[in-house]
Order: sequence, then C-alpha cells, then structure tokens
Amino acid sequence: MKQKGPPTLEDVARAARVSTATISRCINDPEKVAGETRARIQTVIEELGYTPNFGGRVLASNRTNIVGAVIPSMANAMFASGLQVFQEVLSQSSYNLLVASTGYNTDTELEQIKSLIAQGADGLMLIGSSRPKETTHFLNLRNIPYVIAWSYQSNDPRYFAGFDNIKAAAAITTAVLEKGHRNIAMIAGHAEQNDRSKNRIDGVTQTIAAKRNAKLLSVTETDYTLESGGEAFESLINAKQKPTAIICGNDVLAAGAIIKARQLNIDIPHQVSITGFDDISLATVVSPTLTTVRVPQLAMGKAAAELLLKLLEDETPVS
Amino acid sequence: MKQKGPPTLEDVARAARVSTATISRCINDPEKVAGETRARIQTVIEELGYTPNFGGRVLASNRTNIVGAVIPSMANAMFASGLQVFQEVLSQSSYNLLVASTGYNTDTELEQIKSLIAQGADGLMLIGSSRPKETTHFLNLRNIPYVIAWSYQSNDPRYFAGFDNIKAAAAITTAVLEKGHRNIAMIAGHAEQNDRSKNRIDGVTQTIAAKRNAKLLSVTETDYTLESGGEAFESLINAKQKPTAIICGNDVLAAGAIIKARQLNIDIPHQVSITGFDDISLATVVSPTLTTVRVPQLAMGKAAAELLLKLLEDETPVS
DNA sequence: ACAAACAGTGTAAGCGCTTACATTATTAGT
DNA sequence: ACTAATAATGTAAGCGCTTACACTGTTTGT
Repeated sequence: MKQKGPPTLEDVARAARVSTATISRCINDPEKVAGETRARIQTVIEELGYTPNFGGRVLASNRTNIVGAVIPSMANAMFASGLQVFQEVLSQSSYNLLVASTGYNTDTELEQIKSLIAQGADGLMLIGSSRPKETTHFLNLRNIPYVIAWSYQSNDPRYFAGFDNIKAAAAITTAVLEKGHRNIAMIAGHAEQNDRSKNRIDGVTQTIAAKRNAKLLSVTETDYTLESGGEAFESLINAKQKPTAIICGNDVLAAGAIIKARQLNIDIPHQVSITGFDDISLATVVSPTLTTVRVPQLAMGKAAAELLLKLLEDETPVS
Repeated sequence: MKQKGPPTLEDVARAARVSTATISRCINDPEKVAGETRARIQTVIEELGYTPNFGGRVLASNRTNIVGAVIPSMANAMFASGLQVFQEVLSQSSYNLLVASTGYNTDTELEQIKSLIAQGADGLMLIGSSRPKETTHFLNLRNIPYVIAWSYQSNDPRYFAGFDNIKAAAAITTAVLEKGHRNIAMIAGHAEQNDRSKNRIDGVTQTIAAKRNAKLLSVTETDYTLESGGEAFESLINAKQKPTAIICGNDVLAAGAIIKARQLNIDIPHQVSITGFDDISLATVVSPTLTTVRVPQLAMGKAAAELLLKLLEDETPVS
C-alpha cells in the first residue's frame, strides 16, 4: 500500500539516506550542507513533490512568516493601492499577507487584530492612531511588532510610516485662502474613530482661524462615500450662508460633491471651489480636475513594509 | 521564577484541575463539556490570558482556517472591492484571508499559489481561467479546494463565481451598434494571459462581425492604466480611418481615453463615443459620464466566498 | 433491578518540524 | 606528525495541540 498523506521530512530523509536534520538544514540553511548532499536531497524532494508541512514548521520554529494588515476597507482605493505595494515588498522577503478590515470601527479592529494574531501573524500593520487603550494594551501584552501607517506622530514611541495630516490639511487650506476665499466649508469623514480625519479637520480649522476675515462656516462629518459627499455638498450650497470654497477630507467625498454639482448645474469652480485629499485616480479623472493633496500611498505602503520587516528581523527585543 | 513564554493548554489544565483534553474540547466543542466545568475553565483562561498556539493547533488538526486569494492587483478597484466583500464573508465564518498578487502574470501566479499553500491555505480563490496546465496540475495534485471568480465557463468542471464576459461584451457592442456606429475600435487589456480580456475582445469582435456594414477597425491591447488608455486613444483618433466609437475593455482604459480627449479638446460623445467595462466608481465620476457594463463585483466576491466555504465544509472528497 | 446507553472526563499517542548537542571526518597550524 | 579548529551529519528532545480510546458514574428502558 501507498503513503496515506503527502510526503514528510522523514520520507525525504529515508529516500536521500540522510537524517531529517540534514533535510531541514538543506531547506532552511543550504550553506550548512555539502554541495553533493544538497543536490541529492534536491532531487529527492522534487521526485517526491515534497513541501514542508506548515503546522510542523510553525510549531517547531514559532514563526509563521505571515504578517497581518488591518485596514478600514479595501474598497477605498487609497488603502488598496498602498496595500498592494505593501504586499509586493513583503512577498520579496517571502512573507505573506493576511488582510482584515474594520469598516472604520475600532471595536472591529481589535477583534480583527486578535483574529490575525490567533492566526499566527508575526507582525502587524495598522492604520492611524485612533484606538482604545485596550487595543494598545493587548498589542503590548502580546509583544507583537507592529507599524502604523497613514498617520504620523513624532512624539510617539511606536513605529510610523505615514505623513502629517495636519500639515497637509493646513497646506491645502492656505492655498485656498490665497485664492481669496474667505467663506469656507469642510466635508470630512467621521473623526471620532479616525485620527486622519480628525487631523485634517484640525489643520483646516487652525489655518482658517489664523487668518483674519476668513471663516470656516461649517464642518460636516459623514461617511466616505460618493453619495454622502454629494448630500453634504447639496446641503452646504443650500445653506443661508454659502461657502465659496469647500475643502473635502478625501477624494471620494470631493468626487461625490462634484457629481452632485454637475447634477444641480452648479459651475465648478466658478460658483464654488472644491478640493480633495488623497490623490487617488478618481481625482485625476473628475472634471473639472480636482485640486487635491498628494498623499504618497505607494511610498507609505513600501515604507511600512520595510519598517515592519526590520522589526521582525531584529529579534524582537523581549522585554 | 515565572513562565518563560505565554501560557499553554497545560498551564490552563493544571490551573483548572482538568486534563488538557477537556480544555481543548471546551474551546472547540463546548457542548461536550459540562456547564460547570466550562465556566471554571473559562475563568482560568481569562485569568491567564490564554490563547491557543497556532502552530500546535494546525499541526494537530491539519487545518489553518486560512484561505488565500491570488488576484492580479489590488490597485484595480474592481478586484479590491470584490476582495473586500470576499474577506467580510470569510471573516464571519472565522476564516482569515491571505492575499497575493500577480501583476497579471501567470508565472507569478503559480509562485504565489505555491507560497500561499506553503503558508497553509486551506482553500484558494483565483481570478479568471487563463493559466498554464502546470498550474492546474499543481492545484489538483495538492487537492486544494479552489474557486475561480470574475470569469465563467459553463463547460468547465471547476467552481466558478463569475459572469460571462463574452455576453457582456456582446451586449455593450450591440448597444453601440444600435446607436448607429459603424466604424468601431477597441482598446483592451493584454489578452494573452487574461481570459477576461480575451473574452471581451471576442464578444466585441463577434458581434460586430455579425452586423453587415459595421467594421471593427482595430483592437489595441495595452496595460490597464490611465496613461495607456490615453495613449491608445490618441493613436486611434490620429489614424487615417477614425472610429466613431471606441469600446474599452475596462473602466480604467476608458477613463484614460476620456482624460486624453479632454486634453486634446475632443468632444465626447459628439466626435467619438467611448464605453467602459466594470463599473468601478471611476465610471460614475468621469465627465461626460461613461456608459459602462455593470459588473457585479460585490456579488461575485460574496458568491466566491460562499462557494469556497461550502467546498471547505464538505470534507474535501479525497480521491 | 439489571443491561444498555450515554454523558463527562482522562490517558496518551501522535502531528511534522527545528535545533541544541553529540559525533565523526577533514583540514589547518606549527 | 600531532593537536586544534572546522565542516558535515546524526540523535533525539521537544514545540502545543487534537482526538481515538478507555474509563467511570448516571440515566433510561423494560
């Protein structure tokens, strides 16, 4: 009778007439095995179609070579494209990527983090810094290496691959002010569980506050969808005091506003100016072209991956 | 001195004064454990902050609860949004999602498939049907349950969660013909390793061939980027025989064409009509609004997940 | 009231791999 | 030529969990 299951290390060892230890070395540390032996083993491995058993390997070595990413949603192109390069970089170091999503909810985030860790993730990539201390506590307790992307705080000891949302928001606000706008409104994502949105709101608020004569008429917080952006836009331009410029917290909201403007026959940018944030391809495509803040998504994905890889190499300093 | 590492099943067993078997049952099959015992164990687990060791569990049970998805690129919104719901559905059945990308290359695909399987994936989701027999052979050899999404072939024994790209392409072509267009061009993705693109080309070609008087002037195959779409558009409208309608193989190409048209001051749709394919939000946003084929991305992601879950439950029929 | 069925728990044998340590064969140093 | 270092391989002890099987005590059926 044949083998029951797939070939194991032992099968290979027997066929190659060496010990299992040598096979293991040959796979994980080929330099330690004599060239001749290595060749023989290689042949046997191919003949048998052997591949290491994942569970065995993990149990013995206590590493999975899996990293997890917990992002709000892949449906947001900004995260999806960042995740794409994140994955590519990891892949080159033969790490695999486990993905989970939160729907912008920090409770779900904790759940997903737990799930990824239970699933053996060696390290994690998280988005932004808004999360209950419960989550941070859990992360520290487990001593899991993690990096935070899409957000940046220089005074925080953790590892960041992000950018300064406050500054970026301030910059685009300054640009708007310089065009002469004095009555400005903002459409932003819900800020409560989202520090990127919060920081963008802060950047805009502070910049306008610093300019005499200029007024921030209102800040509308809403979901990151085209529809919500459109609705927010409609109520803004129907308000008693109309803004001459609307700063949007991301490109999806801005695009939604522009679509609605087209439907309502409102001339952009003559009747009202609209700006975006993120620079996803959506922004390139809308007409009239959107002025937006360039967010280095790809660079961040890459940086996050490299940072995390480094953390994983540096034999995590066990406290 | 304290424990070296995190608590193990044995630690819990000792503290709860039962055997490890009972703890294991309590975790995996709570009904088999008396209510009282269960409560006691639960308490201990929480006190100790115990979580099962992934490697041990995998080694003993031979299942990871991980499924893998190998897609061309998350940067393409069509896949990203489908993947998002795929992940959500899996998550509800406490499966986790390992993601890899191919960059539309079938060699890379095989590599990534191997990598995901080595990483313990219990099942896979793949995109489309264009792949070397080598790949299929490998999949069958390993007896890995997998589903194919974004493409559909009724005569194929494998499991599909997709739609008929030929029919869809035929439909939009018919619509174009009915508008009276007779000189048509197509901009498509590279078809060699991509059956979706190939099928779309076929659908268009066949439909136009069936209509007397109508001509398919050319089919340009290119990358799925805005830039490539724009370039293709430019050379088409500079050709000696200009099309009055351009059918694009996906929305990104169509959007690229529209942007270029705007730059070149060409009036869409009066000078030339453009259609898309996929219905990603890009299509909603461009102006003039793009006529596009609605592709049920979310439904496909959901269907693929459900199909795969079913395959995984049905104790894979070991041949 | 006695056998049969069942519920709850324990015993212990792996699952397939990695790796510290031991062993042997080879080469270098003087 | 003899010891010391080095290279190549083997031995075997786990890693933490699941689960078949065995065991005991309690119901159930008649």
